[in-house]
Parts: sequence; C-alpha cells; structure tokens
Amino acid sequence: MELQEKIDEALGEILRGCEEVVDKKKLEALVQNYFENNETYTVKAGFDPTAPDLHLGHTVLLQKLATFQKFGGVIKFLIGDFTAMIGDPTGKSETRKALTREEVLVNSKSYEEQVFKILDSQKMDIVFNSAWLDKLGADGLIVLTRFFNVARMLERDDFEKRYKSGQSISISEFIYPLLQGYDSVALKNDIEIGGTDQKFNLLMGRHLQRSYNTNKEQAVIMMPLLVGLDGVNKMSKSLGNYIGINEEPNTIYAKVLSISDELSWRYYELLSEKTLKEIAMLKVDVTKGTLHPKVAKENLALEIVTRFHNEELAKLAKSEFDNVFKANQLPTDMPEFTLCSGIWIAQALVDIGLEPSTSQARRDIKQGAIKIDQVKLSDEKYLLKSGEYVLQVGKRKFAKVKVES
RNA sequence: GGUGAGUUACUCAAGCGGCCAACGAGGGCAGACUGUAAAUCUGCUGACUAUGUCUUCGAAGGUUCGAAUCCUUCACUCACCA
Repeated sequence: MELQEKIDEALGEILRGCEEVVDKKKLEALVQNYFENNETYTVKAGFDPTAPDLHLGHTVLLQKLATFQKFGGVIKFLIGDFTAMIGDPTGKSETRKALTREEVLVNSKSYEEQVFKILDSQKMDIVFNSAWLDKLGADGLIVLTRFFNVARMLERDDFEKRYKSGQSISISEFIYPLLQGYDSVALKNDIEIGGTDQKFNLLMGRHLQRSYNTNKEQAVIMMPLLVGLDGVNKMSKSLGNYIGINEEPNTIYAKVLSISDELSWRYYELLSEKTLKEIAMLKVDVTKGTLHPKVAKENLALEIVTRFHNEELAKLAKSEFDNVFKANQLPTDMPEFTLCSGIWIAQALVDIGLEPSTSQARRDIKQGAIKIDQVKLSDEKYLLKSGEYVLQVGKRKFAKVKVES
C-alpha cells in the first residue's frame, strides 16, 4: 500500500465518530510525520480520580485513544487529582470532597486494571496533575489567571446561563478550566481528547499553550457523549443508566438488549469495531426487513461482551438470556439463601434483598408479580414451609431459597 | 448591611387550620401486549404481619381538641436595593 493511502486510512479511523475536531491540519501533520519519520506525539485525556468504575461511556474515549496508539500517539492518561478538589463546573456537578493521596492511588490502580482492557500499557503514561499544579504556587496561579478574562469566561454556555439568571458562580469554578488548560502546557501536549461537554475546557488548553509561548498548540478532538440505557441522559453511574465494563457477561448482555432499537444504532457507531460501511449495511437490512432488529442488537451485545470478557462467555450469556426470557426457564445461576420455616413471604423477600420493604412486597403480590416455583402467588399472608423454592419478583429478579424447619 | 419571596416525598410542583401519607406531572416498579425494544393500555409508588398504627411537608419551640397550613426563633436559597 502506498504511504499516503496508509495515512489516509489511519486518519479515517481516527476521525470516525468524532463530533468535532479543532485544527484538523495539525492532526493530519502529526499523523503524517509519524508515518514518514516515525516520530510520536502525545495525546492527552483527563479522568476524574473519584470515578474508577469505568462504563461504556468512558470507553468511547478509550477506544479512540487506542486508535491513536496504533498510529504513533503516546497517551497521557491524566488523572485530575488536583483539579478534583475544585470540581468541574461543567454541567450540574456540585463541589466534591477532597480525596486523600491514598485514595487517589487506589483509584488510579483500579483505573489501570480496567483501562488495560482497551489500551496498550506500553504506549501510555499515567500522570497526575498534582505533580505540576502543587508546585504552581500563588504567584504561578496569578500569572495563569492573567491569561484569560472574565468576559470570555462568561461566554461559556453554562456560566452564561447561570450569570444571566443570577445564580452563583464561584471564582474557583473560573479557575478550573484554567488549571485543566495548564495541564496541556505542562505536558507539552499535542492532541487532547474529551467529550463535547468539555469543549470550552479543551480549547483552553490551546489558548494557554499559545499564551505561554510553548510553540505547541494542541489539536482537540471531541467525542459525543454516550446516551445511557434510558435513552435520554448521558451514561453515568449516578443515574444508574450505565453498563460497567467489569460487570458480569450476563448483565452486560441483558443491559445491551434492553436499550431501544434506535439507541442501538448510536451504540453501534460509537462502540462497535465494525466499519461505518458495515453498520450502514446492517441498517439497510433492518429497514428492508431482511434482518430482525433484535438480531442486530444481539450481535452488538455479543460484540461488547466479547470485548470485556471473551467470545465463549458472550455466547453463554446469549443462551442464558434466551433460556430465561424466551423459553421462560429459570436462570442457571441464582443467589441462594437459607431461611427458617414459617417465615412470611413478604419478609422473606425483603431478607434476601429481592424487595426493599414488606409494603412493596405486598403491593407486588397484589399485582401478581411474585412467583414461587414459577407459580403466581396471590395470598399476601403466605408463609413459607420447609423445602426448596425459587422465588421470583417481576421478570428479572430470582433467588433460590432453602427453608429449614 | 437593608427589604421582600421562598424551603413540601426520587425530581418538578399543588395544598395555606380538620375531608392530608398530602392534587398533578415526570421518573420508577409491576401487569397486559411484545422482541425483557419502542409505542400503547392498566395498577401501584412513606413504613409497619396493616380496613388499623407509626413517622414524614427546611430545623427547633409555641398556639390549638386538631398544624404541611397560624405564631416565634434559627438555618439555607433566591430577588431587589446598598
């Protein structure tokens, strides 16, 4: 293959799924330089030290970093331990509690374990921004704040809104983007990747690199935010609409299948390793009716489970799922509990964690949501006799109980 | 610092002395229909072995037979003025 062709192909992969790119020329030059002279460049992405549980939303970014690793990018995996003390004002987040050094280290270890499922550990550095921000000092901070003015800071959407409606904006929130931008200065960074919600902060890096006369001006790539399982909000742990990469194969599989058909295409674009062309063809097949939308979604689920576990477990997850929900069989793996004979069914359900309260349990019994050995229970006051049973709440909560006399 | 408005369940938001465990909407849970999809329809949505009891309407006191509703103090939020 011609060199130029290789370069074009690499750029195609790099740009895939990006929402917006700033300074595309710079990006192209870096990649070209890598192919021609084998010179690497740095790619920075920032992560919050408080959230070491990665979910698919994070992997959109990580997969993009992995792509860069293939084409000369050396990843600066930045853990914002210093900036976490302030809390990113982007969106609606509140002030966060400061973490101790130990907590940060523990979290970063956990990051490593998870991140290496996607990234090549040989081509990346994990860095902490406290390394240079601790040393910045008050005088350094004053210098930093000179490089930006309030009027421009207020141009940022969320600041503007809050300012106009008279809500409070603390000075520290103004400093946050500056510090994040300073990270790029300190790292002499070439490219930064972040979510679209980070646009302002990402561009700040460019601005400050220019201000500090670093002779560098990072290119910026913005990735769209992955919508969560509810199909409305961005995927986040606090909203509970996430798929964690450390979750069980069965759980991941089931969660992927529970998203809406429409949303599954978005997931295809951002998470699948299929080419855009292949995905477009799948879409056509579904529209024509030659491919059932559920099958398309099943394939996506299989692909995702395979990435974080393996193909065998993915297939098992599928057959398990089909068994339970298509054929109405019981799951092969259920939590098991031992109870005493004569226990009230509602109490039993609470004790084993299938219901939050006996009140809720009663309501569910009334509505026919509780099953014992797959038989609907209608008696609210039912007492369990000794023996072994499978208790079920709704369609997806199961438990095996052994009742002893 | 002054003046005024507000603080209600997961969220928004009614209620302004008894009919209030608190209208309505969203969310959530469950049932029907399905592909555990979407859409739609229905029910539920403080706790308690329960036609009753207990704890909730920013916090603490008070008035009253009776308070989310009235009074006092405190805390917080917002608006206008300085």
